Amino acid sequence: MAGKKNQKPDYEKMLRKAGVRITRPRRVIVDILAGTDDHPDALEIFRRASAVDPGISLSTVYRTTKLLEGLGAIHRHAFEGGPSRFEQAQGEHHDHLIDLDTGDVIEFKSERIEQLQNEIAEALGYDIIHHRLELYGRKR
Amino acid sequence: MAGKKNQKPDYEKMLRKAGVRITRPRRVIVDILAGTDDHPDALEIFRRASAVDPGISLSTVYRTTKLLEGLGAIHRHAFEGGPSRFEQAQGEHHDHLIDLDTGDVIEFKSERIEQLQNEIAEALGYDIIHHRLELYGRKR
DNA sequence: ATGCAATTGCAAATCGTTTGCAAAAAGAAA
DNA sequence: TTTCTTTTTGCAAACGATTTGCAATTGCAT
Ligand SMILES: [Mn+2]
Ligand SMILES: [Mn+2]
Ligand SMILES: [Zn+2]
Ligand SMILES: [Zn+2]
Repeated sequence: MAGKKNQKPDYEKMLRKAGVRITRPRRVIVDILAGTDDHPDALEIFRRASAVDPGISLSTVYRTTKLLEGLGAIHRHAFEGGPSRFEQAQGEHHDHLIDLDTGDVIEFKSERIEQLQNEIAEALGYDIIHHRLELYGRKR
Repeated sequence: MAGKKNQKPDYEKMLRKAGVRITRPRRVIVDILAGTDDHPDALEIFRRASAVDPGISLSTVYRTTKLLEGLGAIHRHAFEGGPSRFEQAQGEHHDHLIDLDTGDVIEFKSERIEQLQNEIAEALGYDIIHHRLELYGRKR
């Protein structure tokens, strides 16, 4: 899952299509997101962006992640405790297991669970718009 | 599920066992939690508590919910968007479907999903400490 | 009733995030 | 290119939810 993201998404094209300007800060931030398979939070993106261009502000990181999220280009995860973390919206859907000791995020996917979720919602008369499945655990 | 909570928990006994003092604010807050099957947030608990004793402060609501959570007497849910919401830790484990239009919280339980979660964690070499499964949807 | 530690209410602080605003940059048009 | 208009930026201040310091109050064991 991580490590085999389909192909690096063309965020610039997405931005262009969205009719927003392609600025230097956006290019930097977007490149960072497109080039990683982990789940950095805003501050971490800010650090990485600062290494490329020290002028970029944390505000712009927040504004850009929000913009990309709105475009469906990235996903936001509010894992318990910490700040929001982001990842590209490429690849197939998956859920996460968070290592309570290290904070590591491990991705997994269960077609069976996805299916059961749909059956449950169906039985309750609902359509699922999105969901959240997070396992919090420690190494055995 | 909601509406058929096993039996009203004796929070006073829990508090006593925890070695903390049974104060008027605590009694009021604890009674509110013990007497409802919904998922109120701190502000809502504060409103309900204020109706009983106008002197109770929001700080005390926060402190008491945190205390009860620490004792395992109540559960905290950080549904997306809003503030934390609480419910008694009685009854069997269940997960939630949140109505995106009304904010209503619907409880459900799937032994199959719980089982699959364990198998996934097992396969990854982890023990699940707790998890979060939330379906966000709208009426069909 | 007394004494002291635990708890409270209040106000101020905190954390992650958002926002107003004036200055800077994008990019369409000339 | 230069000009023009609009969007975007950085900064600082505001924000909402929650936590905290502190002095006053309370619970409760003696
Ligand atoms: Mn992921
Ligand atoms: Mn519930
Ligand atoms: Zn899923
Ligand atoms: Zn569950």
